[in-house]
Amino acid sequence: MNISIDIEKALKALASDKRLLVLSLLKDPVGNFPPQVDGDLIEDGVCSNWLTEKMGVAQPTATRHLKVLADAGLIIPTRKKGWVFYKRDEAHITAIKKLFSEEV
Amino acid sequence: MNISIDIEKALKALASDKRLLVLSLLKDPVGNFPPQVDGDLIEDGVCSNWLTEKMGVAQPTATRHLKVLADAGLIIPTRKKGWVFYKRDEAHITAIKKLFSEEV
DNA sequence: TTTATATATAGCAATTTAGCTATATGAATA
DNA sequence: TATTCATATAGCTAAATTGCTATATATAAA
Repeated sequence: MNISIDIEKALKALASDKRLLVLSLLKDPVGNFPPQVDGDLIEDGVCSNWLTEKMGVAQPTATRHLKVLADAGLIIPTRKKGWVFYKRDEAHITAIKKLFSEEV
Repeated sequence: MNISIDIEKALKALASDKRLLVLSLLKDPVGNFPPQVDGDLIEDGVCSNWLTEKMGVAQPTATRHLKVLADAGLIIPTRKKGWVFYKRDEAHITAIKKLFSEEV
């Protein structure tokens, strides 16, 4: 198995309005964000600049929020042409939901 | 409806090893705790003293952890003969799990 | 009513988190 | 290779969280 789950880490990552917003927006990239040229909204994810803008924080603060989500296995970063795109890690999120249902 | 759910508040309450431990232990009060005289383990819940001991923190610290869980609708306190007993609020927990599944 | 005891609150210190600005890194292009 | 521009890191402050001890409150029993 290559998915290892730390439920406490996931919950700490989720316990933030900014990060919950990011996960929510990433559920519908096409509906929530403008078209991109260098990365496919679905395949690669959403450019960190758009996410930073939606969060309403400075760039380094946004970077850290995104790192927390990525470290908890909730989103997947993809580097492409100098930008970083983020999409939900649905497999891991599903596993977390299952564990949450069972263990809490 | 008398159940109102704040998913962010619930996640913040859950994002703690001590509080996750309490919720976990309360799943099986009879298996995890000794018999009580003044409050029924199932009907009323577990005496805060036992929970304090399991958490391994001082009494006021435990009180605050339990308050965080109660404020988030995860546990229900019952006062009886000078003690406070806590049990899981299964209805609310179920609602939180549903919302978690849908919104995250 | 007084006393004893469980729980809650006050208040403090240490740690963690979240925000910022300034700057370093690193990859794409000229 | 040099430049440019997006992202990452460093380093700081403010706020929130967690732990403690001391003390207040409140309930049960004497």
